[in-house]
Amino acid sequence: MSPSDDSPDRPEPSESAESLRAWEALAVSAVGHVIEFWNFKRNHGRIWALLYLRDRAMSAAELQETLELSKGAVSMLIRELEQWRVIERVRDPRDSVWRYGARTDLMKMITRVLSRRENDLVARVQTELREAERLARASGEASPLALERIRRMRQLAELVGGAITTLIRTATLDVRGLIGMLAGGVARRGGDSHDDDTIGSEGGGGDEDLD
Amino acid sequence: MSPSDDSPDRPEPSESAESLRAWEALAVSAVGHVIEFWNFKRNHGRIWALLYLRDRAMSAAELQETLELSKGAVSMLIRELEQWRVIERVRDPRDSVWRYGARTDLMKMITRVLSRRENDLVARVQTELREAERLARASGEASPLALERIRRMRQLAELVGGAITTLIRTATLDVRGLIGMLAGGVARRGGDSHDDDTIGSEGGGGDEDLD
DNA sequence: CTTGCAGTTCAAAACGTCTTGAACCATCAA
DNA sequence: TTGATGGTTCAAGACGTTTTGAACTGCAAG
Repeated sequence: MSPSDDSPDRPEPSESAESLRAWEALAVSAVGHVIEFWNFKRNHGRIWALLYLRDRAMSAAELQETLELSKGAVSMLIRELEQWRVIERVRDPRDSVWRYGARTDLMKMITRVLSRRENDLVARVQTELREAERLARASGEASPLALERIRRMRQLAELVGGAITTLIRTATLDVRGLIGMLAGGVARRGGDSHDDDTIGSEGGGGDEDLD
Repeated sequence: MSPSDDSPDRPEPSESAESLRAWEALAVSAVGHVIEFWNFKRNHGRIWALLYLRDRAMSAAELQETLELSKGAVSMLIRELEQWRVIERVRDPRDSVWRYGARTDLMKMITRVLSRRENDLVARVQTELREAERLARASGEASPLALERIRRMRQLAELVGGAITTLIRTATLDVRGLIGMLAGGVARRGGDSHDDDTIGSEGGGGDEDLD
């Protein structure tokens, strides 16, 4: 270690991690915005984007330094991303630290995470509305129209709350072309499945607790 | 007015507004949750839901009392909802206050509001990413793969940020049946346009500043 | 056993957003 | 003009969420 070793925790600025270049910062921040839009943390997006851009696995300490996050934040963000299977943990046999790499099967990631969230919402709202309907009937106070409208709100909830699910069900084919492109080489028709870029059929894997 | 007229602002509890029944509270709150999920304010949803349920126009003061909101909040929430054309202002000739009614052309509302927001996001992110790409080229620091990946992030942004737009484009037909039901009487084929329940074609109207 | 390092936890602080309420403005009628 | 009423504004405060950082755990090497 070089000069004054005062501050605790903060990794030495001269660590292995390359610092964030201007263009990287921009791209990383842009993805942060997209992710934030979907009610995840901006830094979830930033981490994934950096790993994706650099195309190599990085350690928690590197991420911390490069993205200027605290140790605690990195720990938690990484755990979540990993749970959602948006990044994956790898260990180089000769080195003893875990590193994390960006997964590229984006569509799977996104649908997995978002539709889980949507399902929670829709289920909850359906319950509330069913109860509302029950009470309304029981009390006899509700007009027939009001009852009808409660029922319609259920449909609204399903439609709006289930947007992603709907999208997936109906639009998968339309975006199939786009998707493949996120992973492998130049967009090309035909087979050629070099990387892990799949979309359909919700791979059989276990169903951890997201969110 | 009647007894002690001490508290400022707060409408008399004995105002014209009927208080919120338990079943109404439930339904209203459920819609609040759905709306909140989409990053609008819970109370946007509550107001719309109440107007929709009661099927009549209510004044700001009634809304304030029924939903237990402050004067200021109601003013602002109403203005936004009106801008988004989710509720509409009406004035009974004999009475001098404005009242607000829920619009029922759900699909139009949703697409109008959400796709506007999405467009903003996508535009912004595209700009950031294009700039990132430009810088990356200019600096010569970026690997070809990195450049390629920035370009792919653009596609990702369009896909993920434009979810609603995509959904509308691809799924409109699928939900068309559902939608009609939200507005008028029992779902019925054929003409009979009693209420304003349309879906397609983004009515020609002006383009105010949403959001 | 001790030391050093990677990683986790969690209470407190920072932060952003939403709501409040008092002051203010506009309109109308007397 | 005055008073009453409905509506708007905005600084301050409440609230919920994210981040921080210091203490802690676990592991491996010496």
